[in-house]
Amino acid sequence: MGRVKIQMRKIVDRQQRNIAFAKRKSGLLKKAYELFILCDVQMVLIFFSPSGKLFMFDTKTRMEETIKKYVDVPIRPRLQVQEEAFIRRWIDIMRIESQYPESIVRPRENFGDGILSQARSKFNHSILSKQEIEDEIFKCKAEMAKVEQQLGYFLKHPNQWATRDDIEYQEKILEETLDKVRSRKKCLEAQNEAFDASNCLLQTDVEISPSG
Amino acid sequence: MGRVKIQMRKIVDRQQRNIAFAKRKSGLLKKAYELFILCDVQMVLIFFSPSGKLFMFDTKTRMEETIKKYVDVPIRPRLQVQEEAFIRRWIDIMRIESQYPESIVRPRENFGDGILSQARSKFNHSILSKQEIEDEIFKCKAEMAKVEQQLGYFLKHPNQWATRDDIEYQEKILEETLDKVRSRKKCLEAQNEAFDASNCLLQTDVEISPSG
DNA sequence: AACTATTCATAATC
DNA sequence: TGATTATGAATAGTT
Repeated sequence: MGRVKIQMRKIVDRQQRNIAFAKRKSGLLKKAYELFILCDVQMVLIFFSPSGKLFMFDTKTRMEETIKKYVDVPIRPRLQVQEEAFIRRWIDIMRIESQYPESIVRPRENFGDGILSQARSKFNHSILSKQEIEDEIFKCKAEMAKVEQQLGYFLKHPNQWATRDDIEYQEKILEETLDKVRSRKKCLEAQNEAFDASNCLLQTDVEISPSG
Repeated sequence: MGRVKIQMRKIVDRQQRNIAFAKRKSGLLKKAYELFILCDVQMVLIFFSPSGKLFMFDTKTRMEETIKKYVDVPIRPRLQVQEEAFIRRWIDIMRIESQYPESIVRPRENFGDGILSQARSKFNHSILSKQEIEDEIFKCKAEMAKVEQQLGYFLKHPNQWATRDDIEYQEKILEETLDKVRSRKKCLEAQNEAFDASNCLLQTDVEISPSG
């Protein structure tokens, strides 16, 4: 929506990127606001500028309400919810990380931009099959499940534990979590002893952010 | 952006609202995606359709990372971060809830739509002063602080406790929390005994949702 | 920070 | 429900 069509990739020039951010930031917030007003949509939007400044929009006074509602959605349905945007993101990350030339990813059509509007061929030109993408999503999201299960309990009554039932439930969960932590600790200690001299790093921290 | 310009208020006809949601949902996700790609922006976006279906977009595999980053922003700076969108929202809620006729809220200009582009008179036509709005924001957000303090620890290492230091820290936090829970339990039990016969409910659950 | 030529999003319609 | 079209909106490049 400007003088020319721009390619959907990170703007390399830092100043240009800041300008684009400033413009699009307002646009995104406005769109969020309009969806909230027009369709009475509950929403939370959090993002950070390239320089790390926080921006947000939420339709509840306490965004925890919305987060909690998200957490309460059963895992299974949630996995199917990622929508085109998630698929797009994944495809782009794959493209960036694999450093495939664009021509391979979109052999003929304007794939990257058209995926939403041209719903007919959503995955035809991707280097990943739909199944592969969904598997990857599942893998990532399944990993989330355990966390969220725990998180949910803490989000449920953020300020107070009101009733005795709640307290006892909370107590139970905490004890279980503590057990898990202690098991994990033991496991790590055992590993540590075994591999102590071999200088073997077991940490796997996959960072998918394309940022420098 | 269509055949005609629409008023920025809730679409009353349910079917029309669903149609608008379906269209704008994709638009919002696309805009979020584009900001992510073009400007390398870390983001989480969660919203629910009028029928309660979940939609989301996040740029990290685990959205907790972004939530945690948000939580880590000190309260004070965060209060100034709400941006135009928050003010807009507040003004609209005020207008809707107070049932002021639109002419009072925007006596001459196209205020509701112009607040972003016409930055010069951001608050001149509001029924709330800037100070009042900021006070209200502060009140709401201050309430969040305690919660977030607790939440932060659990969000910090959601999926795994990778190192021994992490584990021990986690263990310590959990033990402390468990202590708190048990204290609270004792307190509740004591109260329970004291007020057992008086049938006195202590729970207060304030719901502020403006939705029908 | 404002402008304007374009592309993009979407309300109405089919 | 999904595709098309006419129009309003967002924004890339310019000043």
